[in-house]
Amino acid sequence: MIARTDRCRHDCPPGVMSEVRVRFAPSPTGYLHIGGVRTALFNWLWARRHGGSFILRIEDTDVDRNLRESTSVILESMRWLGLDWDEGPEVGGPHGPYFQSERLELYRAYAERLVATGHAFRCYATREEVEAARAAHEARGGRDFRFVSPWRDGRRPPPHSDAPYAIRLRAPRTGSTGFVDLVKGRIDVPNEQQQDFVLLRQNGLPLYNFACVVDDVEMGITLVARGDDHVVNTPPQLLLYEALGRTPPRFAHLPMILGQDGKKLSKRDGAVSTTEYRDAGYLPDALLNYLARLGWSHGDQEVFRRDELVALFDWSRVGATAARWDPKKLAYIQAEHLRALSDARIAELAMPFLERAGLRPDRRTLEAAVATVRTRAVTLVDVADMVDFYFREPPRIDEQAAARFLVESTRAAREELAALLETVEPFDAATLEARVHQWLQQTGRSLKQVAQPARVALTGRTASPGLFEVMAVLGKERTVARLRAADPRPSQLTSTGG
RNA sequence: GGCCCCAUCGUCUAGUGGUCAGGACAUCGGCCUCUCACGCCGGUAACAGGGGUUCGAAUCCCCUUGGGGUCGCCA
Repeated sequence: MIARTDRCRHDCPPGVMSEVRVRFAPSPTGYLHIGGVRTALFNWLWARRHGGSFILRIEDTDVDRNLRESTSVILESMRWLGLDWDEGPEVGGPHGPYFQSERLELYRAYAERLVATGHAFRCYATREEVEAARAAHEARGGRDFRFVSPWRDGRRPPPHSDAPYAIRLRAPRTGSTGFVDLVKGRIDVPNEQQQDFVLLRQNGLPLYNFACVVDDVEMGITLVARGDDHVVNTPPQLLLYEALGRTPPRFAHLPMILGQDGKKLSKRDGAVSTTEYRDAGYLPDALLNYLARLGWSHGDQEVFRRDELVALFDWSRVGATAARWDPKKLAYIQAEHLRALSDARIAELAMPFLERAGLRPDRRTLEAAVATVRTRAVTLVDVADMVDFYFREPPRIDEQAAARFLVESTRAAREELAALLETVEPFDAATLEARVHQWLQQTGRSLKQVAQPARVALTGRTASPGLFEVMAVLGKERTVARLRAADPRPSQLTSTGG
C-alpha cells in the first residue's frame, strides 16, 4: 500500500488516486480497431501517469468467433504500439484468467447469488417466446421493446423441474439512475427505460453488461474509460453494482471517432486496422500522438512525445465532441515524429521495409542515404521507396523521365559532367558543388540545364534529394557509371519501330 | 419513434461573462531553390438558428434545427 502510494509521483490526493486500476477490454474481432486504440491509449496514459495498473481483458463470451488467432493480432498490435499491460493475457496477474470465456463459473456464482438475494430471477421464457413478444410489439409500431417476464414477480412455477432458464435482473421500474461522467458530466436515465436484462443465458454464458461488471468488480477497476457507445450500458451496469452492494468505479465516455464524412469510421477513410498503419510505415508514437489530439488537447501544442503525453494527460482536457479522422493531419504528425529521429534510428526502422523490397543495404550507406530523404519522407515506406535508387543496381528508371531527359540533346553535357566528376577529390557534397559550379561557369552552362538529366541518370526520377548529396552518397564510381550508362533507353530507340 | 449525448474556421481544437475569437492541419499567395521536399513570410476561413438572463454573451438557461449513440439470451 505504502509502496503503491509512493509510486504516484504526481499531485494526486493520497489514498484515492494512488490506486488507479484501469482496463482495456476488446473483443477478439480479428484486428485492433484504430478507435479502440485511442480508448486503450487514454486508459494506459492514466495508469502510467499515476503509477497505476493497466489491465488487458479479452471479452470473448460470445460465440466461437473468438479464436486464439484474432486475440494474438490484438496483442501484437498492442505491443507494437507500446501499450504494455500489467495484467492480462500472456503476462498473467492476480485476478486472472483474463479471458472471459475462462471465467464462466465466476459469472454463474455471481448470478446465483443475485437470485438468492432477490435481485435477479430465473426466467423460463424460451427465446421463441421473447422473439414473439418482440415481434408483436413491433407490429404495434413499438420500437423500444422491453420484455416483461411472467416469472419476474408472481409465484409462477417453472414449466417443469429441469426446464432451462435464463437469469434476469429484477430492475427497478421507478426513479432514475445516474452518474457523473468524467467527460460528459451528469447523466441521468429514468428507470422506466431499464429492463430486466439477461445476466446469464440459458446456455450459461454471461452477457456483456453482466460479465463486464463482475470482472470490473473482481479486478478492482477504479475507472472505466470506454467508447461513447457504452453510455447507455452504464445505467444498467450501475444497477448491477447496487445489487451487488459494491461502489461503482468512475466512468469516462470518449466521443466516437467519425470518418471524414461524419459517418462511422470505415475503410473509405483509410485504414481502420492498427496493423495496416504499422505496415504502411507509421510510427507508433506518431499514431498515438495523433489519436491523443483527437479529443484531447493541451493548449496549442500539437506534437507530443510519449512521455509528454503520460505527464500531461488528464480527463479534464478531454472534449465531449465527436472528432473526424483526418489522414492529412496524421501524416503531418507522423512527419514530425519521423524527423525527430536520428538517421541511425530511421535507418534501423526502415530496414525491414527495404528488405521487403529485396534490398539489403549496408548500415553506413543507409544512414547517409536516410539523411538525404528525411525531410521528404512521411512514412517509413516513403523512406524505403525514396532510398531505393541508392541500393538498386541498375536503378529503376522512370520511363517518362528518361524519355524527357535522357535524350541525345543532353548527352554531351552528361558525358562532360562524368569526365569532370572523375577528377573530383574528395568526393563530398561541398566539393562537388564547388567544382560543378566552376565547370558550369567555364562552359557557360546553367545548373538548371544540367541538373534534371543528371538527376534522372543518377536516381531514375525527376524528384530527388539534392544532386550533390546524392552523388556523395553514391560515391564516385557509381555516379560516373550511372551518368555514362544513362544513354537513351533501348525501348526508346526501338519505339519508332526500328 | 423512446431514451441518452453532442454543436467555435473545411478538419482537430483554445476559449470557462468583457479577446481585433487564438493555434495547428488543409488550402491559397510569396520567399528560398538543381527537382521534390523542408523551412520562412503572408492571406482566405468559425461561434447552427431563435428566444431569454446580464451593463455585457462563443461562454449561463430554454426552444428549434442538425449530427451521433442505443433500444438483443451481440460486444
